[in-house]
Amino acid sequence: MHTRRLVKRSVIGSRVYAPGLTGDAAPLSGVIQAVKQDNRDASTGHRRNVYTVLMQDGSLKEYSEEEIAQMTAKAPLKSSLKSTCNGGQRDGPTQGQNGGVQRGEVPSLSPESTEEPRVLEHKRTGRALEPEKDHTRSVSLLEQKRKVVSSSIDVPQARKSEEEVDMDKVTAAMVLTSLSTSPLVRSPPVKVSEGLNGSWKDGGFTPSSYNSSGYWSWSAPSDQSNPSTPSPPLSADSFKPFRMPSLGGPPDDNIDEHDGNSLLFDEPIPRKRKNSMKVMFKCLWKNCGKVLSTAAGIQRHIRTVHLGRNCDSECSDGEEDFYYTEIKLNTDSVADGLSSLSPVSPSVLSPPPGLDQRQPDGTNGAKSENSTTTPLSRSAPSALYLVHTDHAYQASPTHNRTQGFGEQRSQTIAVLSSPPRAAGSLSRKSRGEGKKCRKVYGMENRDMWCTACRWKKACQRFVD
DNA sequence: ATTGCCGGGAA
DNA sequence: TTCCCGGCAAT
Repeated sequence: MHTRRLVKRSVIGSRVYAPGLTGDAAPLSGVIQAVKQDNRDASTGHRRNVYTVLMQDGSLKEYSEEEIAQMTAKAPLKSSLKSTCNGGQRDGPTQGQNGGVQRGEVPSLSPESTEEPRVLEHKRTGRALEPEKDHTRSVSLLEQKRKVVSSSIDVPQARKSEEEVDMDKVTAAMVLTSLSTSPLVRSPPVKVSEGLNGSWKDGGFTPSSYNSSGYWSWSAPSDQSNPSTPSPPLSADSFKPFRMPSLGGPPDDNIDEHDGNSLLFDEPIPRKRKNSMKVMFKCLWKNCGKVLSTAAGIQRHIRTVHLGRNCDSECSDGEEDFYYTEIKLNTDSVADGLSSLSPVSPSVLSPPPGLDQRQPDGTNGAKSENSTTTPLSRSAPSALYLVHTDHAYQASPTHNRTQGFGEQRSQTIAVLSSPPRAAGSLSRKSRGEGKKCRKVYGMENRDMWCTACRWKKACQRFVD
């Protein structure tokens, strides 16, 4: 059963070649758009699949499983992947080493039209050296990734048909996700993952972080190995150390849970976008926040990932529409990076003034919030830990002020790099220089103070 | 002397 | 958790 399902998913989006389809000898290629199941042999439990293929010429045709198999088998190099898929699926548990893997992934990637595969292709091509077949490449990449994963996780490959399946799901999900986010956020990541440390997680992970935007460059001792990217990924250097504590062990940490994305980070992200204004589509599903560049993509994402439908948009009832929203970003590295990190309203995505301006001088932790009057321009505490500190403090419940973006941002940062405040200044923060509630409102208006001030705590309203 | 706010503690 | 405040440290 599982196998069946997998098959379905895996095949969709695959390209097949149909030599004689149209009657002439010229091979026609098409992309599998959908798979239907025919329960004719219900008695035997055997089902036959009917594949809907979008032909090169734009026509739609249906082929039986056998036909598809043949098509793929005969197909030239390009289709090698597909054939693998098909072959693999049938083998069931015994399938070859990676048959399973591929199957799961390919399909999920390009369930719909050719458009999607294309994206993928692009991305990969960006970094890939050899001009192989797109699909093939993507598959192999995935495959590689998978290997890495399993190796780091120590998963016995041979036995686990069952596990394999799960793996596929996961991978598929990863791919999906990565697909969605990568364009925006992760240009840098790619390299990191590959070159620096073998750990895909690390690499991928980093990028997603706000750091990648390059705003922290000042702090990183960095040898950021990412010359090509405009925004240097903080990656390895600055990033790693911080996370370590939490990891305590192998690189294959438990990824950041706040978002499944982390999983996919290893995905190669090709290049960075330059357009300044971009419309994106964000998944509103709880805890998802995936952002895709195309409506179709987001719909597919929702359909497959959240609604659990593997079918094409055809069978969609439009429900997906309720789960995503369109957002406009004026892209710049910052916005990009952030968008993926946290689900924030696009309107806030503009470059955060405060962050990059902070300088290591002071000491008090200021939280960068955009409280209306905050004089961020002034020099302030060094970004990283300070932010973190503050944020931590803010964690305390009361807070009506909107701190959407800034807050999330700082949070992210905190996660990424959380040098114990102790490290820096042992004792208390140095006195803040900005105005404080007391100063601004005076004792008479104590009730106008921010709660922190009222409690004789670090002011939350006028942060330095 | 003032001011900011940490560290504690009471409610 | 919320609210206070003693008391230290920076101004």
